[in-house]
Amino acid sequence: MPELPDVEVYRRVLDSTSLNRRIAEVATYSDKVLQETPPEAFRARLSGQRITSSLRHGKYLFAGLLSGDHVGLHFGMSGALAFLEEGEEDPRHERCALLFQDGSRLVYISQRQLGRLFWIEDLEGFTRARELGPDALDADLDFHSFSRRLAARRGSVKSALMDQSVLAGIGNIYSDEILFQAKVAPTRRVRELGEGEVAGLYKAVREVLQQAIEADAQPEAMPPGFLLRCRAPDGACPRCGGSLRTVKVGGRRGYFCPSCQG
DNA sequence: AGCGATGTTCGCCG
DNA sequence: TCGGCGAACATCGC
Repeated sequence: MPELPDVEVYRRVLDSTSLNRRIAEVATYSDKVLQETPPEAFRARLSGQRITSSLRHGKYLFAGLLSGDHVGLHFGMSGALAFLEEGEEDPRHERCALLFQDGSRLVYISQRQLGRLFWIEDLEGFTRARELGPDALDADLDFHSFSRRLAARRGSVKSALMDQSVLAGIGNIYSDEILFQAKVAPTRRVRELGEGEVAGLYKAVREVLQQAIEADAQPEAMPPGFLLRCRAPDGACPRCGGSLRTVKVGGRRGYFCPSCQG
């Protein structure tokens, strides 16, 4: 379930389990998720290394190594990261594993193989090449720069929120949530939003993502007023109880409440 | 059996 | 040039 909050949870998993440990060996089970680096090279560069830092930018997780290089993890639509102790069973769709000396391992899972692992020597060049905008929770992203970045887009506000070059980290689920909390319909054009609405969106971006992280990105643990807990074809609005509607925006299905979101 | 799914990229079209 | 759209990727579950 990898949008910004999910990836932040994975970052914390990596941080609390794998930091400063020596990678004894690397197992790769899918050339597909490694398509940019030959598997032998990937294994060789990582073996014997130590993870010294973790960093998240939007939906990307980066593990900093002692050498100064980074491993980049992107989870696609169905990826996950898990730390397993020795003897714990391999999960399904395990595509790569960092094996530590005590038999524990950090496992990269990607069911549909839409996720990717990257070997990165120039982190800044990597994010530049992908045209990633600032992280949606970047402390330096003030309201002024948020509205300026948003205003550069002409299409629907949902597409703009999901555009990783505008802000990095928001996908289909959380763009719906942000729009719901800000009471803005997904199909509204960015150009026609009032200043108060843009301010509401800015606030909602912060609050929604922050609260989702606090809930460990688990829908059941999120506030009862969250739309994503009701995100189903027959779902009811958590605020007014009315029926939710869906609409196709930017090729994705968005859920919204037609009476709460003007 | 068919369709859609938390993402990204590409080609086509207006 | 921009944006919208559909397809493709691979797999699972409804």
